[in-house]
Amino acid sequence: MKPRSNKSKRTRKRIVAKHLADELGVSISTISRAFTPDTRISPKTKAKILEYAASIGYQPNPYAQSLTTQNNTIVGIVVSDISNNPFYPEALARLSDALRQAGYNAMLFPVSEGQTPDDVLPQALAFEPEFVIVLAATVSSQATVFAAEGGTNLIFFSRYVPGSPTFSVTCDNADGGRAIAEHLVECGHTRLAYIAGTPKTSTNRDRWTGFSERCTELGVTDVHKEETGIFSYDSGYQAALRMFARSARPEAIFCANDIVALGAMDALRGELGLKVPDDVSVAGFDNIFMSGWPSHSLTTYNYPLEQMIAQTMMLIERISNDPDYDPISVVVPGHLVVRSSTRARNGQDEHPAG
Amino acid sequence: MKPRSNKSKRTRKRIVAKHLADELGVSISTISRAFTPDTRISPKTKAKILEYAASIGYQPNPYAQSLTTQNNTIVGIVVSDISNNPFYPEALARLSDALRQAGYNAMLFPVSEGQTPDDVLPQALAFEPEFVIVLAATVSSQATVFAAEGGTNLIFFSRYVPGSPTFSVTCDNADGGRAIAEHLVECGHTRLAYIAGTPKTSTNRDRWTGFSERCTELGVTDVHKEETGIFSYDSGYQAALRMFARSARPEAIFCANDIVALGAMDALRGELGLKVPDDVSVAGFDNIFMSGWPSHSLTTYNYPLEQMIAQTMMLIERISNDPDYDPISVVVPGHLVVRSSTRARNGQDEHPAG
DNA sequence: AAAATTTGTGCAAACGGTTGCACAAATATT
DNA sequence: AATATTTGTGCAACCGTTTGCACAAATTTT
Repeated sequence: MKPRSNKSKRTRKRIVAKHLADELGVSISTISRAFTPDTRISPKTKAKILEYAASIGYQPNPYAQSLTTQNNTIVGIVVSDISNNPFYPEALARLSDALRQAGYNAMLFPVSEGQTPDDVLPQALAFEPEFVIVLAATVSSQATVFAAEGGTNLIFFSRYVPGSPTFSVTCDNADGGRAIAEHLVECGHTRLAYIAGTPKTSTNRDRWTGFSERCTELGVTDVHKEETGIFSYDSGYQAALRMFARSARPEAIFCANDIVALGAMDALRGELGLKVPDDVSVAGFDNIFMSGWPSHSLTTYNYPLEQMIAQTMMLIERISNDPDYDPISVVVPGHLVVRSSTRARNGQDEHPAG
Repeated sequence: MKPRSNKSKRTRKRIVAKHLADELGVSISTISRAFTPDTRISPKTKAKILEYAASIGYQPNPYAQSLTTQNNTIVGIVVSDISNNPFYPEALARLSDALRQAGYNAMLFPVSEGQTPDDVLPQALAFEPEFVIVLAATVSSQATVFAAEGGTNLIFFSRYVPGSPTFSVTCDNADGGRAIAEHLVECGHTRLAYIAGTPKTSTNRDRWTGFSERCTELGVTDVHKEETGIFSYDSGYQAALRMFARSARPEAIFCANDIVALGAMDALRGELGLKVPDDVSVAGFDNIFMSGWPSHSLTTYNYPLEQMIAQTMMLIERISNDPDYDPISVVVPGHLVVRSSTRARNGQDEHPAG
């Protein structure tokens, strides 16, 4: 966090406000006012300054600005196991883009192997960002307090800290679980199974809860749960093998996410020689782009990334305008995407590529 | 780039050096010296200060540091069409992690729809970073000059600007093309084809060049090139269909990258009912994680991401120590990964999952 | 024991902006 | 035409550090 020893400068001579001031025969204050909204400055001089500034590529030094205004444009993004699920990088890319368009700058704080988000959070807080977005991770409640003391708002994206009054934007995982349950039951299946993702994540928990509750409501009681697993292809692959080594094989499987589902599917079709959906239906969650590929054509629940980004930006805007805006959890519903990995009940079959 | 209007602060009262100074009965200078290496300070007072600082969570204000030292820890990362290829997010995640471990902070500058890297580069330069890494994109030569004037080193990752003396770290795409060519010829194929990626990218160009050159060297002259395409699943899918609508069907296809190859493969197997590799061999480039899945088991050339990151960090270290270090292009070789999408010559068959 | 050196600390001037206050010029009000 | 108001600009203090310089105290050398 400490500035690097700066042996390296090839005559880095930065243009500063004083230069413009001298050149245009005005004071430094006036230069500053040309770049600050809501200040008294004549349109003429402002135009003159901005034009000249543009011509020589002057921009006010952001460090000095931060120092004087006690503000900055930085939004920290804490990311952990981002490479696991192709969905997170996408979220990161979109988020940072949306932030930039709103005038913020995204600074990345990856959680290294063997670290926890709590370890890197202080590094983010050192920049005193107005917001830190925690992507696909959670932090301790102490850490949330620490952030709050510094005036930084923590926003959890895609996960949340149960019971803690924090900002969060999540997909309606429970609704997704219910939708899948409904769909599988409608397909005529009665022996269902769930392949779990990473334990103790709110995503995994809520998807299972929604799924199992809806099953019960619909009178389906034969619901097996394959607990040990994480959100990965391999985990899905192995879980499917374990599951089908048992005597009571399920007719349909709901997997904690698409990656897991694709793994399970490949195990069933490859290693076990089963047909999907003829022998067994498989459904996932997220609707990652691979799920639309003809090779798998996975039925899934669409993760409403677009809207979640939008909601996050709205949240940021709102908090920014009203510091006393109370923590809320925004839950965004997605929608069922039926493809050909689940048995068609009425011949419905969606089959888009890539 | 301008600090946000700061209506939002819930009593953000930051701990500053003066507080420590008063509390410990020393001067602000002394506090500063406890955090700055190579300065005269007695071990006792230093320990006392650091201990107290840690207990109350004090960290020197990075903006003030940047201002006084004329240095900062920020490295800009310009990213464009990152979501297209799962390989880029991975690179981004690893890069930012490596940077953080080296004491830098990665600031993201995504190129929005309809923009060019040239448009966002100035925003990055405003922070006067010692380095800006341009990921999977190129910029105009004017822009490189502009960056150099400000003292910022541009490092191109995965692409490069031909003819321009800039820093770049790339995979040995030509070698990869040659390796694939060799492999396909060794498999006994004589009618080959190439499905191109995004035109005018150095990656696409170099892969094709290596491939076609090696084919010629090996005496194989029947090499068709399907030009129109980009780096996407759909593009590969369509290209394969076009290619097989012609009378002279190839025996083996080399695709510009794995995503394209997976698309092509799905078209061949799904829509055309062909068997891979029995009817046609398919090879890709990058070795993205999906390529290892049993469902596709794609022969490919491994993108040496790990080493490329390492090389990039070495470059950064070196430039940082020697400002006059001259621009170089680091080209990192990968290696062939033979799986079962290409006809086995001697029964070799690699088949790892996940 | 005096002189020379080393060591640790404090003072004050930067770094590059922003902004409250003062004030002259321009404009509006009587 | 005199007064009141508005508008635009400059001065100077401040944001939170770092660091050259000065200097007293501690240590080493003669």
